Order: sequence, then structure tokens, then C-alpha cells
Amino acid sequence: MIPNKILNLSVDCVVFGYDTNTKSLNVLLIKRYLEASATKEILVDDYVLTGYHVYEDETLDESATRVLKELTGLTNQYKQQFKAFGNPDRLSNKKDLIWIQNQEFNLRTVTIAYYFLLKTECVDVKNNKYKAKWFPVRELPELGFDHQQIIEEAHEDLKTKCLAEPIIFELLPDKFTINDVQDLYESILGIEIDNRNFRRKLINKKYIIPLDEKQVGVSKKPAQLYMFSKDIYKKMYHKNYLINI
Amino acid sequence: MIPNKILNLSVDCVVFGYDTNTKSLNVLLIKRYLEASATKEILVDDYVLTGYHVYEDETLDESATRVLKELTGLTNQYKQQFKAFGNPDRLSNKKDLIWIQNQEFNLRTVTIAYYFLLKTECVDVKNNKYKAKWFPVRELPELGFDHQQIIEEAHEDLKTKCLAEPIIFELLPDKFTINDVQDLYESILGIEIDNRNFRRKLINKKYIIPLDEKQVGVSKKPAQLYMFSKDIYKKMYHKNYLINI
DNA sequence: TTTGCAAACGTCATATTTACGTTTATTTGT
DNA sequence: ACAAATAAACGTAAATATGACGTTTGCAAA
Repeated sequence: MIPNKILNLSVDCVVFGYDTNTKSLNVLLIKRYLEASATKEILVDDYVLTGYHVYEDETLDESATRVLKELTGLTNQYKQQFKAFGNPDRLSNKKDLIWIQNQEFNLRTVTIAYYFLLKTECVDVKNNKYKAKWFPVRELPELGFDHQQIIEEAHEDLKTKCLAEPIIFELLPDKFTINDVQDLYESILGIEIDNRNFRRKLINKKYIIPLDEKQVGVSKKPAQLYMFSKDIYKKMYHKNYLINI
Repeated sequence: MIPNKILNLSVDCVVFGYDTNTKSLNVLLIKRYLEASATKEILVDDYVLTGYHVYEDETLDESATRVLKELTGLTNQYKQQFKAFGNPDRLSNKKDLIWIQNQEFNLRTVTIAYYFLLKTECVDVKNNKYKAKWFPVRELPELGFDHQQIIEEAHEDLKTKCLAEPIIFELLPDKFTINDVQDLYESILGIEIDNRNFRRKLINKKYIIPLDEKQVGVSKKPAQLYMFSKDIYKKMYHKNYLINI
């Protein structure tokens, strides 16, 4: 018995990180030097997302978690499966054909795409064995495969989700300023927000907790630090009558 | 060369339909009588989503569209890929083992799940060759495989999306009353909405067009009919400063 | 001490939401 | 022809949120 469909299953991970200093939403990418084909290795010079085949006994979520850990050493980061990419023309390398029992099969590669949210400073890019590098999401280098498209769709999903859920705090350090939050929204959404109105709106939220601390080492008036309380957020009454169409 | 992973790729379709008469959000299901194993056919008596293997030269979207057309005859319905399900324990039937070149492989089934939105009256369930049947989303029958979970996750995604985008009109007839829209929101979200406030809010939208028509054949005061203008909606200025966390 | 500058606070008109009460138009029963 | 029943449709007032600005404050560096 031959399966009707023979294919590779992989996960690809869009790792988003925010740098509060440069105020830039970044994506973590790795360099692709060599691409093996059926007959020879082809030299390529572009960047790709981190990803890998799904192991035999792994769930899709476990696979994505493993790939992130392998790249960054991190576990327990915010993770979101957002789309599967598996069109027949996804990969057309020679290696994507296989022969089984004298029959030729086109080896389609289906990838389940995830994105992760983390703080840039959590990743030690200097000593990274994959030479991983952060790129601003609006200044991406040349990307291999369809990874440009995957990043764009991850970004779109992130835009939508950050308007409805408090996932923005996954990208910020535990202690942040009001302006950090504003800058991050502006980076993600590509918009400008009035600081005075945004500040009022955010400070009025019960789950934004002012700390007895201020910024240190800044050359201007140091800003008040806040933290986000997930507990208070969850306990709060959330109007579900928010029909914003 | 043996692929590192051998698996089935399929799509499963959660078909949502709304019945304005019973005010019920429904899911279209088909009966599963027989399940083939490697050695014999096993009698089962439950319902499943409609789904099928992805063909060799098909995109994932095309595959889902084909499956919907096969079941309902419909094309051009609102379609949304929302999640891939592919955990190794998804199916443990005997038929999910195959032997290739004297090696045993576990044939995992990865399914890309879609949901469709349509009007119940578009489907002729009386003459449906699959004996497809509508079930209220809150009174589902016993379901095969992990299809209960797939429906629940589709429903969750629909809840989120209908708050942010005007997809609710995909579930309503072209001409609807304000109360139809309210009832549908209540069905999807499982909440109660104040009719007077909802009515005012909706009527004030430029893209809700009053028609020169009223309901016919009702035994009370017949309601004003409206239509939704996708064009006006798209042309409208949509504030993107809608941070509702 | 002064100055530069971002942080932080304040104001006001308008729009939206919430929580209700009231009127109107139509069908059906007498 | 009229009354009753009922869902549709309209109304109101207080509270809250938003948008568009102007002003003050506090710290570090010059």
C-alpha cells in the first residue's frame, strides 16, 4: 500500500523580538549558505526562518517549541500557530522527488508556521551557533523559499491579535514605561498614536501596575516603570459586546 | 531515499450555517457508517466533518474549496483556514501503518482545517448524496476522530473574527432585519445584547443600507429589511486605533 | 544655576455606551 | 369594525470614552 500523498512535514518559526532601545520590531533569521539538491550542493546566500522536520512522535506544538529551544535556548515563550503553507509549488528542488517501489513521488513540503514573541535581550546573538541575527521587520534581507510571505502573514496576524489581546507585553521587559508600550504598538501597527491620550487610556487599566521604580541611566527625566498583571487581566470583567465592525 | 516523514495530508471543513427561523448557528455534518481498517471494515455510528485528501497538484485552499463543492455544490463561499491538526496520536487505525521497502512507517494524518460561512437555505439537505445534516453548534451529535475539537476551535476563531470584521453577513440572507443580525451575534457569541442599543448602533453604520422592503408573511408588525454593502465598508475610513485590551 | 527635553498632567468639546422607558404598526381574534 | 397582542421602532438622560490639543514638571547635563 502506497500512501496517496507522500510529503515532508515541518514547522517554521517566525521569532519576533522588540528592542526598546532602537524601538524596532525585529525578526530573528539565520543565514542559509548551502542548499543540498539530489546531485550537488548549491551555494545560496540569503536568510531563512528557523524550522525543522516534525519528528515521528512529536505534536506540532512540541516541534515548534523544540525548534525555538534549539535556536535560542528559550522555552515558555508566547507561541501561536497561525497558518499552514503547503502548496504543491512550494519547493521544486530535485531532492523533492523520491522513488518508492519504482514509482516516482513528488515530495511536497507542508510547513506549519508559528510565531513566537520574546524580548530581544533574551537571545545572545553574539554566541549563537546558528549565527542568528535580528532584522527589523520592515527592513528584511533577501529571504529563501517563501519565508518572506510567511513573515508577512505572521505580522498581519500579530497586528490583529495585539488589538484584541494583551500579547504586547510578551514583547516587553517585565518593567516597562508607558512610552515603551506606545512605541511598540506603533512599531507593530505602523501608525502614530497621540501620547497624551494613549497614556491616559493605559494608566486607567487596572492591570497596568505602577511600580515604586523609575528608569535609571537615562539622560532626561526618568520615566515611571509599570508592570502588567496577567492575573488581574484574567479576573477582570471583559465586555464581550465589543462589536467593532 | 526514504522521506523522513510519511503522512497523509487532508483538509477538513467546518461548514457553518445560520437558520434565521430557528435562530440557530448550525454545523453541517455527514454520517460515518463504515471505517476501513487494514484488515476489515468496522461499523461506526457517528458524525464527521466533510474532508478529503489533498490531491497531488492542488493548493490547500483549492482542496478545501473542492471538498465544499463536492458536499454542497457551492463555490465562492467565505473560507478561512484556521488551524492544522497533526498530532501523532490523531489516528491510530491499523490502516495508518504502511510498509515501504520492508520498513514500517506510521502514517500520521495531518489535516488543515477550514471553516466556511454560508446560508443554511443554500444547501439542499433533502437530496444530499452524503446525507449531510445541520446540527446546532451547541447540540452536536457524537463525533468521530477529533472533529469535536476541530469544531470547537473553529467556533472560537469565528467568535474572535466576527467582532472585528463584518463576516457575520456571510451567514445571513442578502436582505435581513436588524434583529436577524442581533440574533446571529447572540448565537455565535452566546451572549445577550440590548436590542435598542444594538439597533441604534447598527443603523448608524453607513454600510447598512435600508431597503424599500419589509418582511412578508409574518404574523406581527413586519420588520424593515436591510442589506450590507461590502463596497461602502471597504471604502470607509477604518480607525486602526482600536486597542481594546 | 540654567537649560533642554521627555515625562506627566490638564481641558474641553464631541461621540459613544449603558440602562432604561415609550410609541407605533401590523396581524389576529371577536 | 374594533380591541388585544406583540414585535418593531423610537426616545432620553447619565456616565464614560475619545480626539485634539495646551501646560507643567522633574531630572541630567552643560
